[in-house]
Amino acid sequence: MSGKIRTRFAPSPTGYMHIGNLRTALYAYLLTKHDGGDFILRIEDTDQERYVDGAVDVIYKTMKDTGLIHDEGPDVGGDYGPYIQSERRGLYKEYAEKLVELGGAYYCFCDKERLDKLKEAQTAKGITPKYDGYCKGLSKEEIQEKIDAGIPYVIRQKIDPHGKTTFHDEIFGDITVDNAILDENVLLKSDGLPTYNFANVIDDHLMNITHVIRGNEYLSSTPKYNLIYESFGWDIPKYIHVSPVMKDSGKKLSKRDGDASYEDFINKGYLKEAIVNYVALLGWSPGGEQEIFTMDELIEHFSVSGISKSPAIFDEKKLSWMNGEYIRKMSEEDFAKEAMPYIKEAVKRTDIDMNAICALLHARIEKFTDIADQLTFIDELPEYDNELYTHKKMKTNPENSLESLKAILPVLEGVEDWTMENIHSALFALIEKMEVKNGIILWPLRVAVSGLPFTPGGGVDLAAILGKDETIARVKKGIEQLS
RNA sequence: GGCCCGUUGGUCAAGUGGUUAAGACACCGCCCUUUCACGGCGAUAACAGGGGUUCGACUCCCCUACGGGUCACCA
Repeated sequence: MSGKIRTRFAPSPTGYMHIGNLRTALYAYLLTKHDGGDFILRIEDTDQERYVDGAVDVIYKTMKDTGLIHDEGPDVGGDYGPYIQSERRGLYKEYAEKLVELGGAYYCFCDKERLDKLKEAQTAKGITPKYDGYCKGLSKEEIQEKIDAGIPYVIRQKIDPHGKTTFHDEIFGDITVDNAILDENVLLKSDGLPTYNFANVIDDHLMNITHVIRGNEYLSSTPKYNLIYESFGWDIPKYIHVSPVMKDSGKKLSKRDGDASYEDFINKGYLKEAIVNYVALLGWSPGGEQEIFTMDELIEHFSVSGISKSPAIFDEKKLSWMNGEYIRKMSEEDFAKEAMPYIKEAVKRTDIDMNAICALLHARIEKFTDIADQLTFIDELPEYDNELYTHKKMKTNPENSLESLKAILPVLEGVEDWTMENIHSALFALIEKMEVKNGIILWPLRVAVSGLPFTPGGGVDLAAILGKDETIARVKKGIEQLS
């Protein structure tokens, strides 16, 4: 065995990529790439009832999108294929039979009815439901007879109820459980496909996986998996169980609320880099004070020791902030490229300098979907109340604003070449001449031109963007409204 | 309910027996400013509770509370 780390991401194709799943994939990727190892994608589709059309493509797309590039997988091949469990069907059966021979499993012919009754009876007695070993004592002949008779069967794990099993988890440490509480779960279903309980062991071993990174929900069944490894005499991989991502204390991120999947956040306007960056830090700490990381930096800093044990609550506010950081870091060109479609969607007028709007927006949005709300005043001046002209700090009110606007109007009309610089100097000349504070002139202009309490940019910016005619029309409207 | 796991400010979190218990987001205040935003500065805010162990506990042990996970022919 080479010392190379091999990790795998093994989602079942449900049609969307849960954010917690994405994080698990990311951690597996970071761990293995930190060490120059291989990252494997395996599709766990052994539940035919859950099959969703196109779901595998969602997985491929998301991983490609986020930069989690797998070295082996159904789409890229590799030496350990096939990488789709339904295509490995025969293999599981073979190993299940071998496990029976080794004494680690047995045939079971119990039907659903008996199982349900058993469970019911146990529950009624207040004991934890568990298979009672009814078929464990069947002789070889009896088994063969039933199989020949076509009675459906499963293969169950055989567990000696005596003793304890201890396993080691890289983040939780040693965990010991009583074998008596371990249920003898179905390994091979009557349809011939394995359950997760079996498939993960077989595949992880066959694919030479060295580190198993998965959700915390597998923590309590891990001892059972180890028993299987032991029956086969196989090496047990290192386990890394990560705690879930929560919406708030007590609630997991849910599909229902539309904030559980990677796609949901993309649709809300978040950048993929920001999502990856944020999710990386949700439940893992690099130790230092850096918070913005490229994928390469994440790879460089990643360590299992920084993964926390307790569940982490997803804070969209922080994601939003981080997204803003990414946006502000973009070059003007890149920003324009991304923002322009949104701007064009929000602004229908064609006589507007889109680039100027773009520049104004760059430091003012946290996600591109914020753009529309910022530009509502451009196409049409909204109705507004004259009280908007009152601003305590600017020392303005409707009365002096009227005077200001009256003074502003001829000045603006006199600006020949309508550029921001020219408007600016013309207005500041007026300010100087009138011997007033900037705000006395500029605040009323901003209100008249936008009709809003907050805008992306001040009066001069907005005037320049709106154009001479429109600006003057709006100033006149202001004068009229104030008179 | 049984079993397993966890618990540092509202949130993400650093911290591994001796610290003024970091930092970030959010919130609040101030500055900058042509509003807002950006940026800068600052403030408020935490070791779940109780017992031990120890010269000394956020750090180790026990109990309680709370939270999470699991108890399928789902993964």
